[in-house]
Amino acid sequence: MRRRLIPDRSVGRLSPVAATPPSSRDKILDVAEVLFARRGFAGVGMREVADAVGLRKSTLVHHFRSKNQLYLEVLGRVLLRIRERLDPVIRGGGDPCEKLDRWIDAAIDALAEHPPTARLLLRALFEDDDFPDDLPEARDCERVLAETLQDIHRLLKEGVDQGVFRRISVPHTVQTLIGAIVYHFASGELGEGLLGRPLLSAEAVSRRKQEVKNLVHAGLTA
Amino acid sequence: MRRRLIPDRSVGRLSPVAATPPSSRDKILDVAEVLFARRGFAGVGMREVADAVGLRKSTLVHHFRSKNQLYLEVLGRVLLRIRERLDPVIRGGGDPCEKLDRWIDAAIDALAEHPPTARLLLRALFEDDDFPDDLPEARDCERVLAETLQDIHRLLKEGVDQGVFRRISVPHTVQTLIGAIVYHFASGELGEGLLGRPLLSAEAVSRRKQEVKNLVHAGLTA
DNA sequence: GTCTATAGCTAGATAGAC
DNA sequence: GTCTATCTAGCTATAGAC
Repeated sequence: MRRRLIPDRSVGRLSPVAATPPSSRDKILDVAEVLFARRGFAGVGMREVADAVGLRKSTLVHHFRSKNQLYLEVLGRVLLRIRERLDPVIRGGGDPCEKLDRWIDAAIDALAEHPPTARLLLRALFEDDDFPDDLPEARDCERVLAETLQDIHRLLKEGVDQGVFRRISVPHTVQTLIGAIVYHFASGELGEGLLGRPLLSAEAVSRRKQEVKNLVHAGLTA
Repeated sequence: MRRRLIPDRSVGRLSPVAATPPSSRDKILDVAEVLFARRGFAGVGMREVADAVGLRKSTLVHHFRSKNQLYLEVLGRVLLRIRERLDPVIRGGGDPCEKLDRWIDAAIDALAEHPPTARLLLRALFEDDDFPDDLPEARDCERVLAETLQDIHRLLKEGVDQGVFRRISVPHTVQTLIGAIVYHFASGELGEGLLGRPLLSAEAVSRRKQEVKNLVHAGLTA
């Protein structure tokens, strides 16, 4: 798959964009991502995905061995996109307080960039109970997720150890960050009703960043 | 349905407990609540519910006109349980800061009391996109939810107006509270992995209350 | 790589006996 | 109130032509 880097104005960063028209495989993944986010794994049929892409069910199976695998590839792609956003922050410099601010910005950007992301993530979290772990794709998803969580855990721990943050419980704070960030962008109509505007409008996204950073700053710094 | 009030030691409050053995209807609701929380509306079949209760599919339909209605009654019961917990706090006295603390305690108690609650709530939030609104039960659910949200919105607004809280965005703070409280108890294995212990153990629940209250106090008070 | 056709199963809902 | 039996429609997955 040949790609070239061109500036993506909409998110203000270098983003990989297909030089060739998107393959059927990519189209399927895009469509499935939206549908799985909307109705969850069990709520979406291969038929529905196929219709939305403009293909037949059996063509989907040719690209993905099973519905299970399609779902896991969709999820894996989403997790990787998020980690790509967070990685520069984690590897970058700065004191824990600045890094946490940038981490919050990057995490919110990652969710705001693709509307289905937040719901897909939370749904995936609830689905894990009864999901077959034996597929290699499932292990990949778990690995990427675990690493991403470890990164923010370490960042917070450094802040506490250095005395920049109060002696909060690091795991609980990770949970609060996930809740405050992911839940917000997954809240759909409910959140829009509260805010009185689309969750993904530029102002709402930037306001969310400010609110979360303000709360965390005031709440964590010693 | 005759009930009497007896002390319920497990949660330390007066709780309605059936004087007569639970009806089939109640058993169905209890079982369906657990299953819908675990796998969502689309992921659970009437057959599965029936098997778990020890009845046949058509018997379920005799009690609830359709799967749709069963789901909405499960959800409505959960929403009412939560409001029953929060109502005394909202109607009680105290300055906004104390009331918010008690609201957080009560909300966490409500979720910790019945393990499926948090997941059921978040799943319901995601399901609302494509759910038939025409059933009267759906309107009931929306009403109870809207009122509950209005209550906490009003409480925060009073705090801001009285200068007890900083000039935060009230809707964003409501979102953060929901995220920090509901997401945490819905996070299942992921959250338990982070915390290193069951989410619903007495210490974990009480620790969660403290962490959320600390963060909110430090983050909101002027 | 895309298609038709079909197997084998399960879903929700209905009819009607007891 | 609970059951058996059945309907129609949907599902995932497979086989094999082009």
